[in-house]
Amino acid sequence: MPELPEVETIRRYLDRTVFNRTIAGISGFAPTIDPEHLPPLSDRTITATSRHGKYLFVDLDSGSSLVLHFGMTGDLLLITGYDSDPPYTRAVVSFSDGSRLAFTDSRRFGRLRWIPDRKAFIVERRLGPDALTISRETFLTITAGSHQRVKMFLLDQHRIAGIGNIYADEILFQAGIRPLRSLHDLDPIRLSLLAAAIVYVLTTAVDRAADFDRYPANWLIPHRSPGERCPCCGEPVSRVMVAGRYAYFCPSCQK
DNA sequence: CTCCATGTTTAGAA
DNA sequence: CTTCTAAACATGGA
Repeated sequence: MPELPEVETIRRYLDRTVFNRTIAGISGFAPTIDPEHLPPLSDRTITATSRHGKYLFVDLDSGSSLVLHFGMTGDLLLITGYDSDPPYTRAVVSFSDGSRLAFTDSRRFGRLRWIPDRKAFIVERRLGPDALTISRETFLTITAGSHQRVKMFLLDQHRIAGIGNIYADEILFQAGIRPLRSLHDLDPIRLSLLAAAIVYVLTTAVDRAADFDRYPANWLIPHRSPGERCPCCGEPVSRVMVAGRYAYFCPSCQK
């Protein structure tokens, strides 16, 4: 569950549920949590949530934060005191009212850490601007001078934060740009179109709570597999390897 | 058994 | 320095 729309959907879920709850304790195992570097957090209250790219921050009344990254398969589920942990639970945040937040993650690439300052964390990780609301001006600035392939750029969290393999393909499909095109041969009009496609795809996905079944019929996402056809023109989709991942695109609609 | 999977980091090659 | 690839991490599903 882990690109920007999924993380934002989880953040909103937390806002509706654990806001103002008081932590009783955190349990779990490495590498999901790092018990050595987890300070005692009992009696800390959750005061706010926020997100930058694929990182979710849970602020505490002490001024510090928990930071969560969901890797490939991470998710959160709030359960009551009587429920048993869901499958693949790797860490649990317990609250004073008996409820628990289960961090599930079959592949164990996800992480839950404590940090003293979330703004410093974003700077230290050198994350690019968040993709959800990126402006045309900012996008033109960060792309200036880059000779990267456009898909590689979109996936680089240091350039722009939040886009992963699935939504990168959708953004390029909606913008009509092939994943292997180099940024330097896209003119400013094309780049502006691309910036608009980023915001359109991500906001639409967030509006639909990252539920693939609710995505528009002309989206590529349900057709990202060999043998599928383009939802717009019916041509078979193509597949190329970019940045170590498969990129799916329509050779007719994308140039 | 083989291939593939919504991610990040690191080592190394041009 | 920039761009890009492959491998590693760990696990499960087809």
